Amino acid sequence: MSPEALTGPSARIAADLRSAILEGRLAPGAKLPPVRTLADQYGVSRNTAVKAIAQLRSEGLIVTKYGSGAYVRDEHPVRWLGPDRYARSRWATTTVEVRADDPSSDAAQIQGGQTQEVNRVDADERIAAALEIEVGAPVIERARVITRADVPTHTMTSYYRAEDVEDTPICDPRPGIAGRGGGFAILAERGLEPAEVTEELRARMPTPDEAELLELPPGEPVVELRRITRTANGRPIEYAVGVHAASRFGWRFTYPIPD
Amino acid sequence: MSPEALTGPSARIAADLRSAILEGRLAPGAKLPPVRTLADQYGVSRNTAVKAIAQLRSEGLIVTKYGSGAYVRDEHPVRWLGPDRYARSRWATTTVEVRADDPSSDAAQIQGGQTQEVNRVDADERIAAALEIEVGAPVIERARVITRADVPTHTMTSYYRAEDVEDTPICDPRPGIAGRGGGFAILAERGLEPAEVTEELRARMPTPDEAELLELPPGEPVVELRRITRTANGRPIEYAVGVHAASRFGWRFTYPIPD
DNA sequence: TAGTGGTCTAGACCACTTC
DNA sequence: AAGTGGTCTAGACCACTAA
Repeated sequence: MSPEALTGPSARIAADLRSAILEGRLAPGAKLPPVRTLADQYGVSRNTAVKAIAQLRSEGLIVTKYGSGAYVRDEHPVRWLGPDRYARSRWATTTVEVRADDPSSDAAQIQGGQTQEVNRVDADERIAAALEIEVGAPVIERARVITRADVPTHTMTSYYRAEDVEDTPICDPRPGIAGRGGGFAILAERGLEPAEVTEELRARMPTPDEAELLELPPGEPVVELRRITRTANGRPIEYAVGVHAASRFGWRFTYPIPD
Repeated sequence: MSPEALTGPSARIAADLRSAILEGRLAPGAKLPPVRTLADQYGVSRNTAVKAIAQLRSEGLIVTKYGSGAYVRDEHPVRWLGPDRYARSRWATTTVEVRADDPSSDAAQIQGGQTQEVNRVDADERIAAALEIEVGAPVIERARVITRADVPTHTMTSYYRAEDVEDTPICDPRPGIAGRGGGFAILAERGLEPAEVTEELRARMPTPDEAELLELPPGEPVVELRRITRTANGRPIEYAVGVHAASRFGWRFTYPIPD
């Protein structure tokens, strides 16, 4: 109804640049004017122009390259995630093999766009509740960072009851085991065939750690995914927590109207 | 592994306050020290302390009240959304009644925590694809802002084929019709019973308009939900787009592992 | 080496809240 | 009236990039 409340010159500069970007006058990848130029053009101090740029960056509209310039952010192709990514056909026939290409002693390795680290830990309250075990009971934690085209897209950390996966390739710190649902295949081999999945999604801003790990531009939210996998008789076999860069993923579900 | 890279005093101040909040030493609702105090304590200029506060605000950890102070943000109770919110039992028995409490001529009214506006518009590309009609075909747009305890939580805009809902209460701009799945009930009455839903979720930062409308604190992301509702034979009857404040909602889905 | 982003200082003024 | 957040200025220095 009322005209936009302009709280100051920096907001004005940000608004001008924002509409230029949203209307396509500044295309993705285009370089913005240097802050010194903006300051001159608008007759403000350099600090004020810097503030406008920082605002747009926090909105995720631009990225800044130190010493180079500010650029309109490129669009990421969105990957849509749905139930089919857990389909039996994707893991039932998976050949479980460990690629012993690098006999390094380090537990964290990189291969095929996936970092992996395996640890034996005690179940905290949340893990215990999900796996329906006692707090403090031993669990196997398998933490991964998934990369695509050299850019990290999401983390995924799985927890298993220790007795379920001990002496299986899941405990092998070398990656390659679970690249494509390998974890499910191994559980099925042990007589714990996955039959049902419950997923929870929450969006939030990343912690500084997550922002660094996932190389998130400032202003990019993340989606936290929590998943419990159960057998046909309802026994939980895996609890997993993932953090996804919001701009790179969408979720899609189709289901019948319940009664 | 390595110590946190401190890019400067403002980052240091922000980090100190951040851990105080996350570790609970500063409880939700607690007042932070004034920026002038922070500047003195850390021996920096006031501007630098202000910057630290602005950073925390953009992370959604604190809210600032002009002229009063900065406060640790209160937790919102999370409302979990799942397929059951569309259950037949919630709308099949709904009595469709228009509460004609205010014969105002304005199409946008407020009642029962819901603003509503109904318009007849031409289908754009996205609407047309979702409803499987021609671009430019007439559709009924029903835009709502849903409020809970006087604070707006999300928007929801539904699109229907004009011929499906013309001369039904859906086109009545007075709210109260669709408070609890009333839209589904009306469609069912016309022989278009909802049978299947497809939902798409994306998280992103809000536009300035959305931030204002939903009264979002800086740094709060939103979740955009797109929904297509179909009859048993796959005919789309409703396309809806909603924007949810991320801190107030979570999504939960349970489904069998597909083949 | 020149251009550019990032951060900081010291001081100023304004707007809003609280008392 | 005092306290507090928000914004701005003018100038400085540093770190990184690109030619």
